[in-house]
Amino acid sequence: MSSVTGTADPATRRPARPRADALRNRERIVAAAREMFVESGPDVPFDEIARRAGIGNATLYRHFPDRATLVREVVVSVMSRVAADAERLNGAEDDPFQAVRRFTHNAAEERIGALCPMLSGGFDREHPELAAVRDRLEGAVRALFERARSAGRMRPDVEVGDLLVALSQLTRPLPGTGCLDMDRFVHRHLELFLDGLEAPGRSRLPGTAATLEDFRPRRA
Amino acid sequence: MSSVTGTADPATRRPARPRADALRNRERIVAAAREMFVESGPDVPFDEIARRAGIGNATLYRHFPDRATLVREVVVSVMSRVAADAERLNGAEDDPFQAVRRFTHNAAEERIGALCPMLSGGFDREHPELAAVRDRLEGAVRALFERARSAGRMRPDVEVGDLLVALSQLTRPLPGTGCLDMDRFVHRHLELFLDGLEAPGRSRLPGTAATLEDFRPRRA
Amino acid sequence: MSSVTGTADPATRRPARPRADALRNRERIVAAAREMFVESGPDVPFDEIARRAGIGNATLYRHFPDRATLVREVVVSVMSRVAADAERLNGAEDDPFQAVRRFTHNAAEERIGALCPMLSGGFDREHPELAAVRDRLEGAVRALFERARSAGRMRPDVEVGDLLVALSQLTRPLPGTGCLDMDRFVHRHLELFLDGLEAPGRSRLPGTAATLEDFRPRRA
Amino acid sequence: MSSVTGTADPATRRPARPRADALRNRERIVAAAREMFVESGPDVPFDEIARRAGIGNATLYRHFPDRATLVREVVVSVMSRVAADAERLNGAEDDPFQAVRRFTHNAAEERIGALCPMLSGGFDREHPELAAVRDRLEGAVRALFERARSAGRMRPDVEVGDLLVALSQLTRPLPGTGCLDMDRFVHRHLELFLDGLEAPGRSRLPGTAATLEDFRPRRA
DNA sequence: AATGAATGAGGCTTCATTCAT
DNA sequence: GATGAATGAAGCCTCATTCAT
Repeated sequence: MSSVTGTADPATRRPARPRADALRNRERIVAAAREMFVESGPDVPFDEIARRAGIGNATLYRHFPDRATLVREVVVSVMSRVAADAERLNGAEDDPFQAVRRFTHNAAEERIGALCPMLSGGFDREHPELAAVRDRLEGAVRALFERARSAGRMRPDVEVGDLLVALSQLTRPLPGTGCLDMDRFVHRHLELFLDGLEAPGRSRLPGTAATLEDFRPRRA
Repeated sequence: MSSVTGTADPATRRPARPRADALRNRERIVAAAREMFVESGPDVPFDEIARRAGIGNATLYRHFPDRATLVREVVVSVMSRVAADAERLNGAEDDPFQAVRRFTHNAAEERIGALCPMLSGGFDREHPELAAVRDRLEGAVRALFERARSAGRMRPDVEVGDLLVALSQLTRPLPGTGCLDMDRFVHRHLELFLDGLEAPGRSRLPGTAATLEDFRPRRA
Repeated sequence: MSSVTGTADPATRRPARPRADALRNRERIVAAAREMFVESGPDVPFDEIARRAGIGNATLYRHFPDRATLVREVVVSVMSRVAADAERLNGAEDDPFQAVRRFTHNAAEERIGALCPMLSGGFDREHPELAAVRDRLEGAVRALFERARSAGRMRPDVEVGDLLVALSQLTRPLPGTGCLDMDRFVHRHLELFLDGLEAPGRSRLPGTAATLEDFRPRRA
Repeated sequence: MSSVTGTADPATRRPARPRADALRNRERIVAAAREMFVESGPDVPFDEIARRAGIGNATLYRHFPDRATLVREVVVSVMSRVAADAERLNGAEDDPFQAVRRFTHNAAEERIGALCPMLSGGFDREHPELAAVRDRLEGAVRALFERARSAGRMRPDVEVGDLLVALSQLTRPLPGTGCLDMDRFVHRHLELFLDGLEAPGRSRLPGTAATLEDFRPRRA
């Protein structure tokens, strides 16, 4: 009886199996949080997230003891989907630069730029779970990148991080609208940027190539 | 009687000439506000802005009765400088596309993207003062744009607004860092985007050309 | 499941039954607020009311989201008691004018005049709850009045509202004392006024008879 | 030259003669203060009084170093007028009770009840200037009273203070209206009260006779 | 496990009062 | 003497977080 109700296993002190309703609640919370973060920024009151999720506020705290934890869960879930798509494209797309294009526009649809405002404040960028998904994403995109470079389709002085940083910036919600007008600007401007990425024989770019390290905390 | 500085006009009850120290304070406030908005986002406590400016909090309220007014003043002052630079370049630069490049990188140095997060909330995008400087900026940049287009140096399917929107997005402060690492990314990514803008003979872009209208409140 | 106390109705998200401690707090707040309004006027700091009630300030806001709501609750509770007393006297007192006297002095003990200063400001005099108790009070006092009039004990040129307005005025807290010295003035002056009400064969009064409408917002 | 500009007499250190504009300002301030106290209660911001008077706020402080001083000046000026009227009626009116009636209605027109809310807070009820005008008023009204009593027109168990307290209460501004509707209620209710005062052969009143002492600070 | 209630810290804003011109 | 500007203390209100049911 104890194994189905979610009580702790006396040996490990970890729940043998989470209760079904708890799991459902957890998912509802993450979904609601993502929506509200995108719509209203990273400062939405916790109580509002709870209300949108249809649960009490204390339940939210049971699942996510602080704001940083909830934010991290949302970020990880989005980055996971983006990484999975990059991995899929690595095997599925013949044209190497076209794979990069596909990845970029797909990631835009995941509203990856909307995550940026969440990463401020007390957010721990070195949390293991986050580091893991970042590495996974980096690996997948790097593979796409190198395939295009080997085919001579990628300007030689750009790097993986350049794409990811610019992608984040260009998909950030426009102020006042509350959301990004994907159809009018985002794909359009990403396309312009990709054209610049591909452009062969251009003079060297200023600055240093961005890398995924740049998502790490700043150094002096 | 009328020549004494600081005398009030009895009819309007407004000072004939603002006091010197009040003017100095006002400028200090705007400068401090701009710094703190860029560093810490649009929600910095009013009291902190006052402390940074070296004045009491109530003095800040005397000059700017609400947050929207202060934000507007900061926005207008930045946009004015950017517009002035565009006008200057219209007469000063020989190579038409090079003028567009110059404008873009100069505007980046003014951290124009840092203004974006301020424009949310109760901000009135139709305030006359703001509309005026927006029109002025639009005119100046459009002139730069058309000169480059006439010279056959500008991809035909892009518009003024495309540049301004992308410029705003690519110069937004990166999360967590508090400021944008201009030397590493911004100029680099702007350059990539500009290469895309110039790129001749490209296929048509998705979406519609952005215009400065897109800074207006969204329509249904 | 449905029988458990405190369970929320999933449809309405409102508690099926309010918690016992919350109810106790609510009552404490209303009592404390009434005391402080009477003692210190309608502008007493919210935090002081909370302290007097022995709760945190935010708890007060949970129960009464703004000052007007709290004031209304206090007013309604006092008017309800006064109305109930008038209804009781309608059946209990033999001498018709004596019933009016009893009502008047009882209402004075409820410090009805102390409510007056609360009714200013953002107070909504047309709120349904307030209108309901006003109508109830009007009905009960009018019955008392008419009984006295039918018995030839009431001066013919006075009306219900005259009594209520004068009652309110004569029981207002005297300035500086913080409270009305009931034993010294109030009952004494009410008695004088009642003598004037009863006085037969007097000449017509100036002005128009006051009615309960006069508690409504003023008209042009 | 020094005597006309308002500079101090070196011997007494008191201004030889106040400047004409200073006097005019002082009067404007008292008039504006009275209006605003009546209209908006005793808590009107000092700056608003200054604006209504058409002067700067610091000028107001020069004339009245704190709120209590300004309030006292207003109170004294009203009470002086009322006292003067009582003195005038002592010699001018033949019918002794009619003189009391006249005094009462005249005092109502001076909105004496509107002063009540001012007397709270830090107001010093023992200030010499206030005590003087209070004594003067008391004397004048007592004379009116005794004349009526001697003529057998005044109920024997009432006192001067009863009239003054009730007069203050019945002329207080009604809540929400911002001002008292003199024509509808005040004179009417005063008349009822006066009828009660005159009413002969009534039973003894409850309580003790009020006296002007009751305007003094409360005793334990 | 889930919930509604309670709480105190902190930002916002006003205003009496003082200061500099 | 008169003025507009400056100031800090205090009230209002929200919200992240904890508690009791």
